[in-house]
Amino acid sequence: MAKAQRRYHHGDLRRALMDSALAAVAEGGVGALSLREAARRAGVSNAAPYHHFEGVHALAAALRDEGFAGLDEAMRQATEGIDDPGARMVALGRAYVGFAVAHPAHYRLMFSGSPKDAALAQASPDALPAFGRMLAQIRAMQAAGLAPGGGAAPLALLAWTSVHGLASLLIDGPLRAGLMGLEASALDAALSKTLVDGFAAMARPRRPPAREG
Amino acid sequence: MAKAQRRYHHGDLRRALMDSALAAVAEGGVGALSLREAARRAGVSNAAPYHHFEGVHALAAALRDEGFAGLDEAMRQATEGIDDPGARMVALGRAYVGFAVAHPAHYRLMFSGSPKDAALAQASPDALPAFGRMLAQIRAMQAAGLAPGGGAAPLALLAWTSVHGLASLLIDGPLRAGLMGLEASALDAALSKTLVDGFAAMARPRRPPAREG
DNA sequence: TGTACATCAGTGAACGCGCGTTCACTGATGTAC
DNA sequence: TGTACATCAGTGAACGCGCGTTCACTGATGTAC
Repeated sequence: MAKAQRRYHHGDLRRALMDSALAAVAEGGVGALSLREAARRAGVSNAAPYHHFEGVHALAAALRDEGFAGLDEAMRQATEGIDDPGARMVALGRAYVGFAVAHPAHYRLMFSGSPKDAALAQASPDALPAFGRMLAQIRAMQAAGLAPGGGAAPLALLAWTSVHGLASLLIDGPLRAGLMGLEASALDAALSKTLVDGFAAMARPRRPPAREG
Repeated sequence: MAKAQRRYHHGDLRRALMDSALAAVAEGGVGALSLREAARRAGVSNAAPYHHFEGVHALAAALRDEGFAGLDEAMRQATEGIDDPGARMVALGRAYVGFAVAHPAHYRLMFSGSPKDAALAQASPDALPAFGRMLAQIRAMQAAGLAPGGGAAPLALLAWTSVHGLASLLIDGPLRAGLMGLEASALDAALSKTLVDGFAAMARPRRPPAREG
């Protein structure tokens, strides 16, 4: 009757191992990913995980897959019900950074390809859905006159690298403590707005720059 | 007389160990950093490195310091002799990405802070010179009417996160193989140009967006 | 409803590995005189 | 110029650790009849 009564069979050890591994990665970085540590945190023996994952690489792959799916879903949800193309773009960017900050372990694993790891090279195209959403949104902005015409790819690349860069710097880099006193949510709002303003400005017809004096 | 004659004393083992470590990180990612591996590649015994580094953390710190200094120097050189503020900004961005792609091991180490590693948290502010250069450049563009007035920080943040994001994606992420057939140098040129165009456009006086139909 | 049995999901011990680090040591170098 | 000696920069062996993985095993579960 006790709620967390320890049974011989765990119930959902696979899920528990994934959560344990994420906790380890959140605390210690990608290098802290290990089957033994996950088993330890889940309260099972060293060998137990092998009934759920072929090995440590399979665990990493499962977490990456989950991360990519979660990011895509977060971006989908964030734009739901928003019509204005500029507002949609801002929502997309904020959802991207928001996901990374809320799920740093997933995010680290998604983009932590050691060059040796061939499995990751294969998984990499999975990152493209996020880019694809941004590309589509750029096209929508172009159609609405909110982004300059021509190739959408450079603009989408700018958007993607911006949010990815901010996410990385917030999770692992010097922005962990904030920049000049700004919090993460203020930073991604400022960045997304600057992006959208920039695109909109580029879409307007050319005028000579305003000079003073 | 043979050029690479093996002597008992190495000559510059400290430098050799750093180069060996960088090669290991370039091949195997940050996780491949180890004193034993560096010693092995340099052709010395396990214990030899301890005459040059207090431990593996000291080696990592030395490489990070070298990386931050190299990045700063690359950005300084890239803008030397360029007067046009927009061109300077493009040069700054390209130098940043160019350094990262040319020195992926350094770059990885510079931004690979495992949360546990207190030493890195201290080193993090060292990243700020790059941001500082961009901030100063934004101000120069504002003075020249090539960027919108107001706070320079959001624009500099956009520039920094963009180039950092592109660098990360090129080194470890899905852009390793290029995006849509574009090479790294084409990508950073496109990104830097888009950034500068965007800033310039934002600096122009507002006009209603051009609509067709 | 009861029972034999197959299957599943754990255990615990063991293996070999690479790592960081320490130790007593020794060969090479350079300096005082 | 030669020699005694201090110091420096290596060696090789050893330690304990955590890791991935395998193995024979056993307790728990569920199903056929």
